[in-house]
Amino acid sequence: MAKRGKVSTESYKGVRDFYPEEQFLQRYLFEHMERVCELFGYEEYSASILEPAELYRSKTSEEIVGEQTYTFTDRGGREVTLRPEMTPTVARMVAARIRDIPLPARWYSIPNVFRYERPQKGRLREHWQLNADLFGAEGIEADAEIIAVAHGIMRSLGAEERDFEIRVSDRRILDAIYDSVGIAKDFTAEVTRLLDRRAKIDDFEKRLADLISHEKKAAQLVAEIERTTSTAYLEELRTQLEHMGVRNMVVDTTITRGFDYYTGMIFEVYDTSEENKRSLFGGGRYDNLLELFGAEPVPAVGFAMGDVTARDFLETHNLMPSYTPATELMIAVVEKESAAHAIQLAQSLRREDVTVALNFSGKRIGDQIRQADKMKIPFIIAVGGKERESGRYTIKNLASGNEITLPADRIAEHLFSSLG
RNA sequence: GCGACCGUGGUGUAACGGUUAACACUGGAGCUUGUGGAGCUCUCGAUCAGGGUUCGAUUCCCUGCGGCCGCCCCA
Repeated sequence: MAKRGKVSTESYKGVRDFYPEEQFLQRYLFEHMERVCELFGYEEYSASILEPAELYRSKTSEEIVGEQTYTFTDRGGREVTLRPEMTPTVARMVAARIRDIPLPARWYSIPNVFRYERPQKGRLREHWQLNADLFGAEGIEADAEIIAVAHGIMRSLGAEERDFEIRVSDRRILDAIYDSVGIAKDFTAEVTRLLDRRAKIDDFEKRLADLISHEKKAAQLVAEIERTTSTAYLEELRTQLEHMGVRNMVVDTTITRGFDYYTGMIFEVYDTSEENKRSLFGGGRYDNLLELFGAEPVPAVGFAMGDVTARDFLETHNLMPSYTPATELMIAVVEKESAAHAIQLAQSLRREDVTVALNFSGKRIGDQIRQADKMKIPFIIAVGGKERESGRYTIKNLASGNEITLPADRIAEHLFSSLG
């Protein structure tokens, strides 16, 4: 390699490297998400991280595409964006084949998405998020199901119902209030966004009044929102969820969700712990989004759950799984002459579905054991002259120090029964 | 995009503007040629980058880069 200045070992700003222990956790999260989605009949889909920039221009403002996304021009002069979220992509995919897809369709994916923003805790430039969506069903059952999926994932990650809370509201409440108070359609999106940040803003009422330039209406609006504590729909939703074993839903009409495209039920999952009291993820119903692609209206409801906040949640609640490598067994080669025999043993165990790492480093057995232990490999077998002659192998359990000596054809069976 | 704080081996820390940048852990080698976690010995390894002030900068100043936090924005 040509000698140049040293290349930095740091990863790109705002993105992460996943070393084996971190990748283990990533896979743990993904496998639980996948499993629960599939238990509810959701099918996995995927798509490229590259999208035409136009996909996001049509839905949001020009500024957001330019400043908050990774957008560039390719060699053919096309404007390309690294997807900042998955919903437009999945809406595009469903719209493209709307005549062929049997509805209702249940789809999920765990894509990485990119945002060009200043990184801070819980917000990086790249993260992964589960997207689960249900297309072509508009009933309350669909709303309840999507919440039950979210709930099921939290439970499968080890969370108790008291550890989190599902706050639910309905965009139609806001729409009705805007209507009755008389907020012009041009302002509703901005008012909603302001309401979303309400808890964080000191001079909320003043800013609201400024925005709609009408003090009386602002006060009336706030009063209406505070007066509306629930609706028949939300109460029925709660009942349905309780029948499904979901008992930590609360109605909270102050939640709004930032996006404009929601049209009905919206929800946010909150961490209830003191240290990490915040919104973990959320979703809702968006019945009009597919019309963007000229498709007939398709009702849709879904949610997105990010890996960064999920990790924070597991840490806060002591739910982190301990690292276990995929490798079940290390075979230590005692001396050169035994290498061929060890390789054959490894191959025959692999045929029996045992994951085996062969250590042909030539180091002392003690060092090989220490290395296996450091790598958290649960078992080790040393192969040397004794084993070659006897055909019997001593399996050492690194955690307990226990040993058992068996012939080759009984090793796999022993490992599987010990590993459970 | 704006603001605060921070930046010393792989990790965690130390060094009034003044010797050869210290210590612990980790890594490597050995004491120990077939069985680990201990101990001892040896050893590799750092001042984020560039500029400025100064006889002298890890230390002070500026710019950039990075981290973290808040704002903006929000899946």
